[in-house]
Amino acid sequence: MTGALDPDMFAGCADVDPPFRVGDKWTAKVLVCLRDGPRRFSELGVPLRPITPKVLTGTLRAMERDGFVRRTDHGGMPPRVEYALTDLGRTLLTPLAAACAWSREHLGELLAARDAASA
Amino acid sequence: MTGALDPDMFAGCADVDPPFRVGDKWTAKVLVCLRDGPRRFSELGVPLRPITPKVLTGTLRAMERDGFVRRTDHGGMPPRVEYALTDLGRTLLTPLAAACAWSREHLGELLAARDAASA
DNA sequence: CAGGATCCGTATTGATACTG
DNA sequence: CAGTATCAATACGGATCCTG
Repeated sequence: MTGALDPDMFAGCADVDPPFRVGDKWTAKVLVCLRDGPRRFSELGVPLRPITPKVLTGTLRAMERDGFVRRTDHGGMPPRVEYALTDLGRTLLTPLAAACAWSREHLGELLAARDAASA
Repeated sequence: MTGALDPDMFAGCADVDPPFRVGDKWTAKVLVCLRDGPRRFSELGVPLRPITPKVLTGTLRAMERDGFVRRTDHGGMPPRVEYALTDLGRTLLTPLAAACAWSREHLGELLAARDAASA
């Protein structure tokens, strides 16, 4: 099972430019917020608070560029823009779930280790 | 299966301070390098090149603080220090493998999406 | 060998104010 | 509503030199 880990697996991956943004502060959270269907710009702002509009825009633009999200501008006034996961974006939910499972199982150990280290 | 994703799963997780360092530039790679057993400081420097000693030290210190790595100083001259994964660190290999699997399967799609976006 | 010290450039994130 | 513009703070990563 550790055999699934290729020592060279990062070779062509970590140095992609511009870099992946799944490890940044907000991308994974946006992914989760869009899991159950399209959301409007301001609908994303609520669960992601205190994110600022500028940062949310930047995050969504990067996700759009990478093909994780599709932006739909319905025009009109007031403006109405919806964001939805693409099929590719949806595939990211699987590794994300693995990370979340780890967190649920081991976060306490990590916190305990930190506590011991600070003593 | 998407039911495994809890909307609040990031609630107490992403705002831990100091932050998790698995998403930084080097931690995941160090994890892989230590997968097959203990390695010395300079042994890590080779596969991780062009990492600098300072950055490698910082990465290892953070991993040690979080309980992912155990540092063993064998003393003597010349110095000899070994780093090994702890049981907790080893558990991280599982979600990491999921991320690697995603990369192997979908990296091409991501690159294609970027290519289309830049056109 | 295994680092520590110092200096530095850049990317990321954020606060605030403003616009079509 | 859905952003953009501007400015500021900081954290991360890196280069270079030094030491027990």
